Amino acid sequence: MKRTTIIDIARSLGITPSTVSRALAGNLRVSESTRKRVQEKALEMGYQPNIVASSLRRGKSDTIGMLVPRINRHFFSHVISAVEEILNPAGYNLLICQSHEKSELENQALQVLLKNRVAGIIMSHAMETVDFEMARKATEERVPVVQFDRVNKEVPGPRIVNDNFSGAYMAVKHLIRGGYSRIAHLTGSLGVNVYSERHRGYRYAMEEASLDFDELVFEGAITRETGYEKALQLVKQHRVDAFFCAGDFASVGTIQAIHDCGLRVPEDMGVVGFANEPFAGFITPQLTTVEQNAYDMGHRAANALIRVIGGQIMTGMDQEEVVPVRLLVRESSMRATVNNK
Amino acid sequence: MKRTTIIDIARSLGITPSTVSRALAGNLRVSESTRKRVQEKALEMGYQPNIVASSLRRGKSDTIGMLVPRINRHFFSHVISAVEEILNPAGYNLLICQSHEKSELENQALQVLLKNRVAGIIMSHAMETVDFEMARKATEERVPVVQFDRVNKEVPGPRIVNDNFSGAYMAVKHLIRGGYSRIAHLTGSLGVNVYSERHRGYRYAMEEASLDFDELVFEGAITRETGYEKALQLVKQHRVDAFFCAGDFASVGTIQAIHDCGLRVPEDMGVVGFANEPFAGFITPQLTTVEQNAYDMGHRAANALIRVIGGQIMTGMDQEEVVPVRLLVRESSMRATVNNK
DNA sequence: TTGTATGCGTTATCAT
DNA sequence: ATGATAACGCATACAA
Repeated sequence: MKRTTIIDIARSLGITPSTVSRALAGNLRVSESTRKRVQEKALEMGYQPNIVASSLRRGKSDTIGMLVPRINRHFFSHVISAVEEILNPAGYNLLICQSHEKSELENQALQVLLKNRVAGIIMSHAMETVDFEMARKATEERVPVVQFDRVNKEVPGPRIVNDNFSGAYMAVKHLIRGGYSRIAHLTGSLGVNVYSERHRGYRYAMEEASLDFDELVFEGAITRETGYEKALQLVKQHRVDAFFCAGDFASVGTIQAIHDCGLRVPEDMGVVGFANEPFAGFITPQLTTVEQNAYDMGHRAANALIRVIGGQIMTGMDQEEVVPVRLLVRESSMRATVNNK
Repeated sequence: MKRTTIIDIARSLGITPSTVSRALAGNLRVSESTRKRVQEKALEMGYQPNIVASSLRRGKSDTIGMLVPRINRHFFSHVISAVEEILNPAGYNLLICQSHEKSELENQALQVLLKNRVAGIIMSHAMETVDFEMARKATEERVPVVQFDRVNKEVPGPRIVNDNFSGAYMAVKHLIRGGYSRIAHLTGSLGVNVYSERHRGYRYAMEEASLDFDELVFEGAITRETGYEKALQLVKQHRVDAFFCAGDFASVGTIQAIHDCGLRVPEDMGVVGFANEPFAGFITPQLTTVEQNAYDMGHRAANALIRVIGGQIMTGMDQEEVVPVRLLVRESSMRATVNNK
């Protein structure tokens, strides 16, 4: 048995599909009475409008493409949730894809979204990505793209980023105030904006305090494992007395390495992370870290997209929105004897 | 400038759209040479097939609807990720909706998926939901529905559930072996299958050990806050010496309540949770809990849906797949003096 | 206020 | 191997 269409409704009411279409759309140029008859009939027949046909005809879609490295990462799943909070009430739905941090999959996903004729795209790039052609191409095909968190200026359109610079600056300054001075920075690829910005914040704070950091920055130490390895090495060499890790996972590895060397956190060594992963407040010692507001970011990204779709933003306009972050001071950086004001 | 269509390609090649369509579809009844010419031209013109038109014409869609209570819950985001792992390679994409644990939103989301003519639906019900008409209606409209985790038998089609009964049984038995006997059970609504099953496992273990539990089961104590409240009350009344909580969040609240009463976990009171939330291994004491395999569940759900779409399962067939769970024994239930074999 | 006619981009059927 | 034609379900310009 086929699904009921406006044609079925029209027939059973002795009117034409056009009238049914108008009635259902709430068009004013249809009499009150027929509108009611149509609505009742539609309900009675269990009519569900065919959005696919409607989209094709209208030449526009109600679905927004969302592309993230991984759905199941705390930060991203919260951004997605926040985006939905804005987009659903606005009549949009989300077609969600993952890149799994791979450029190739990112491009494939982008193609899928384009083929599905999404009304717009909200995305965060894979770590790996250095070629942003596909995303730019999307904008050239009139599909607005909003980037968040991991963004690139080569792609036109709004960018929503965390205040990575300030977060890192606050973190490192906090360590310095705590009396730490040989502060290592474990981070990911500096080709990625979030890490380069955090690195910039780190440098700024170190320079401001006239501290040396020439040999203390380490790319490729961003997972729990790589963080552990690098930290173990540094602690053994007695080269550092604190760590500013560009992510919380590396911080966990770092703390473990410090403990494995028989030293204490924060008494002997301070550790500050970035992201405030769910476990950050639970581990021992509780991790001082920079909190990112995923909800705020998601809301802003969604609203930015709605503005672009609504034509309220020049397409070529290069707009970057910075979401404030907070330093959450916990145990891993607080020496009891030091006054952290 | 409009997007290029097969008509554009046809024109620029001096052939008809039909041939282009066939060539692009890899149809064998088109000459090798024209196929190549078409493919090259398509690439050159930056052609992206219009899936919307294609879906309308073919009468079928490549998108699967996914409906979960909350995207940003660890368990669900991992199930989603696992579903994608199976569905993407099979040529499907995910349209994702959240119910936010509200029946009304669940029904709205279901409507949205139906209107979008998804090829199938994978869903887990909101806690609140007691009326499953809408989901059943979907199946009646020939949209196959696969339920996972929070399922209901009124909805035809495959159901993938965790082995909640066994998990609960193992958890409680483990507490009993550890020497605990007055074991309270904090849980959610017993109208939800996951909680009723865990309750059944709890009862079975208690009865087996001839332990009394008449006044020890408490619905509506499933969040950190409600768990804390109920546990505080019970501990103060000296009525229990252990807790089996139907969720990890309640366990955290429970542990906090026990500590606030000046007692120790596990020395004075044992606590076992359910779900193995990411923080479970990080908190102090580390939480003994039942691990759910979200990936396994997602894979099974996706495969089940593919089978139904492929017609490999009778529509009316009532099939339930049970995913095994594991008890992760950690500190919160291990009295040093007791041998837990 | 309602009907008529047309097209969105694609694919399937039939013919050549 | 290719072309001509129609149809998927809906929305709109135009006519009445």
